[in-house]
Amino acid sequence: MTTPIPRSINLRQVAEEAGVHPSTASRALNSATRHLVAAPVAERVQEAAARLGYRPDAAAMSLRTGRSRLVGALVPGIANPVFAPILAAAAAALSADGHALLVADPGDDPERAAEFVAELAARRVDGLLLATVSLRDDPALAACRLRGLPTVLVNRSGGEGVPAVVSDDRGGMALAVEHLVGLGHRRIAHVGGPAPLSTGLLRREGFERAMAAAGLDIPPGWVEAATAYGRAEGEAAATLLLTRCPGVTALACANDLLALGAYDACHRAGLRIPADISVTGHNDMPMVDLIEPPLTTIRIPHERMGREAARLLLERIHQGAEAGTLVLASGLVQRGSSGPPPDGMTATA
Amino acid sequence: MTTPIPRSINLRQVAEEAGVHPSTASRALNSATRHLVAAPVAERVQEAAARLGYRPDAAAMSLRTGRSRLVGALVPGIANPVFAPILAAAAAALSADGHALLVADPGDDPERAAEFVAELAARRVDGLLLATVSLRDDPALAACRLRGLPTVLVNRSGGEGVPAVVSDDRGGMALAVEHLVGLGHRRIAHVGGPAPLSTGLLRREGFERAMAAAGLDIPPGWVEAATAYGRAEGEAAATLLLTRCPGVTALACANDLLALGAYDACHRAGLRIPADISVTGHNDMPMVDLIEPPLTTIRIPHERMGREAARLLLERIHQGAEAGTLVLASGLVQRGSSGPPPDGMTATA
DNA sequence: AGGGGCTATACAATCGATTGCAGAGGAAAT
DNA sequence: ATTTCCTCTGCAATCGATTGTATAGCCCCT
Repeated sequence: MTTPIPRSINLRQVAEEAGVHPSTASRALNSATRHLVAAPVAERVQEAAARLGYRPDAAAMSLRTGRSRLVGALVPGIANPVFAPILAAAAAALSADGHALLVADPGDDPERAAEFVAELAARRVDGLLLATVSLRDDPALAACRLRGLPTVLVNRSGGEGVPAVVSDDRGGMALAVEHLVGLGHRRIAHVGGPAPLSTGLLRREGFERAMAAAGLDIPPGWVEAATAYGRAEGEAAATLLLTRCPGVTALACANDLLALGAYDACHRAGLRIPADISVTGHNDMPMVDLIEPPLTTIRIPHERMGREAARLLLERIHQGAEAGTLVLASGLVQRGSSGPPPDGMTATA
Repeated sequence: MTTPIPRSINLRQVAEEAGVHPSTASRALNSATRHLVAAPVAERVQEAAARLGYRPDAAAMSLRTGRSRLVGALVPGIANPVFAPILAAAAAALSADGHALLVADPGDDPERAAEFVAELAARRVDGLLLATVSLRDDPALAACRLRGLPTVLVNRSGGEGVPAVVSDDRGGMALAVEHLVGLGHRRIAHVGGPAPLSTGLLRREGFERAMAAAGLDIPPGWVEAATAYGRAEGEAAATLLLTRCPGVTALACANDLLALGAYDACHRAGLRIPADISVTGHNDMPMVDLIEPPLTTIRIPHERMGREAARLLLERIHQGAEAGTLVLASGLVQRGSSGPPPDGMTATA
C-alpha cells in the first residue's frame, strides 16, 4: 500500500506479452504501419496492449518523432469571456484529433508572449493558436516564424498572409451603425478598441464606412479609442465623448466590456438608456442579456471560431497546407439598450 | 527562405561551443548539480547557452527524468465563469515554478474524465488539479490513485483524506440564510445543487443548519436539488418550489446560475424581486452585479483558490508531502435581490 | 531443384538530456 | 617522496518509441 509499483507498462512489455519484438509491436499498433505486420500477429499485439492497458509514452514518442500532439494557445486572459468559449471549442476539436491544448496566458505583454512561444517551442508543440497578436511586428508572431511553427490567429488578424480565423469586424460594426441609423439616430459616437489590435482598427473602419454610407458626418473627436478592452477604460472613453460631443444620441462601442463602461458613464451623467441615449456593444458575451437594460450587441460565432481555427491548424500541421484567412459573419442581436433617439433629435443632422 | 533550418539548439552544441562534454554542460546548467563543476567552466557554459539561445528539450528531459513540468487540470467547462478565474490563477502560480497547465474538459461525464486522466498520465503530468470530482467513488480520482499521481481537488471535496482547496460551502450558505433571517424572512426555501457534488451537499447542509440555528422549520419539500448547475435547471427547481411552498418569501440558491434561473421562475410567476420575494446566489460570478436587480450572493475567493491549489500541488510534487484540505472563508455581498419580506409575512412562522 | 522476388520479422541506431561511475590531476599529509 | 584524498571532467548507459536495414523463410516459376 506504500507505492505499489505505479510504473506504467511500456512497449517492450506488450511485445513480450505478445511474443514479438518491440519494433513489430510498434508497427502493429500504428495504423500507418500495420500493413507491414501479418494480420494475426497484429491482432495478438493489439489484444495484448488492450489487456495490459498500454499507452505509448508521450515523451518518448515526441522525442523520436519530433511531434508532441500538443498545440499551444496564447490568450490575453483565460477567463476572458470572449476567448474562453473559443478555447473550449478549439480544445474539443483538437482533442478529437488526439491533440491536447496547452494554454499560456501572457496577459497583454507582447514580450512575455514571445517568451511563452519559446517555452512552448521547447515543449515541441505541433502548432500554435494566437489570440494575443497585435497588428504590427508582433514579437510572438515573429518568434513563431523564426521556428517555423504552424500558426493560426484567432479573433485577431495579423496582416500580410498570416492565417487567421476572425469574425467580420468591419461588417459587424456596420450592422450596429445601420441599426442605430434605422432607429433614427444621426449623431453617433464611437468608443473604439485599442488601436494596435486588429479588432480595434477594423471595427473603427467599419464604423467610419457605415457612417459614410449612411451619408452621416463624423465630427472630429467623435471617435475615442479606449486604451484596453475593459469596463473602466470604456467608462473613461465614454465620459470623454459625452462631454465632447454635443447632441450625441448613441454610442457604438467596439466591445461589450466597453459598452458596460459606457453604461457607467451614462449613469454618472444622469442619462437613461435607451431613453436619452442608445448604447451598442460587440461580441455578445454571456450574460449581457441579463443586465439592465439588456445590451444590444453584435454576436460573433465563438464556438465556430474556435472549431475552425483548430481545423485550419490541424490541416496545416498534417498537410503543411498554407491556410488562408477565414472571415465568419456576425449578426445583430437587438435588445433593450437601443431605441429611437429622444424627440427632436432625429432631424438634427 | 524556404526552410532555414529551424532545428533548434541542443545540449551537444552548447557543450561544443563551450569546449566541454555534454554531461558537464548539463551539470553546469542545472542549479542542483552546478557545484560539481568548476566556477569558470560553469560560467563559460552558461554564457554559451545564452549566446545560442539554448532551451532544453522538454521531451528528452521528461523521458530521462520522468518529470514533465506539466500539470493537468480537469474542469467541467473551460468557459465556466467559476472555474475560469481559478484556472487562470493556478496557471499563473504554476508558471512561476516552470510548470505549464494542460487543461482537459470532460464536461460532466465521469468516464470521460477518467479517460482524460489516463491520457494526461501518458503525457507524464507531474500532478493533477481536479475540479470535476463527484462525492463518491469518482472514476477520475480512482484513476489518479491507481497511478500514484499527486492530486489536489479544487472547489470540490472528495471525502476521506483527499487534499482539496474549497471555500466554506456550509458557512457561505449559512451567511446567506442569516442575512435573509436578519431581514425578517421566516419562510425560506432552498434551490440546491446536484446532490453528487460536494458543493451541492455541503451548501444544503449549511442551509439546514443555519435554519435550525435560527429556530426555523424547513417543511418537507422546501428543498429542491437542481439536476445541474444551470440556468434552466434553476428555473425548473424554483418553479417547483414556488408552487409547492405556500407563503415562501425567499429562495436561497446554491449557485448564481441557479439564482438566475430562479429570477426567470419568479418573473414567470409574476413575482417582483425583491418586493415580493428575495433571491440569493452563491459564487459571485462576474457580471451578476449588473443584472436587474443586482444579485445578492456569496463571494468565494476564486483567484486565491487557484493559487493555493497550485501551491499545495507543487508542495506535494516537490516534497511529496501529504497536503491537507484548505477551507477558504467566503463573504456575503449584499445587493438588490434581497430585501425585507412583504408586509405581514414577517411574523408568519 | 534452384534462384528470384516477396513478405514478415528482428536488429540496432536514433532522438536529447541526465546521472552513476571511473579516472585524471592536484593538493595535502605523513 | 609516496600515499591518500578530493575535485573536476569525461564516458557510457539509460529513458521508450520509431524506423532504416538486414535476414529468414516462403512461394512460384522455369
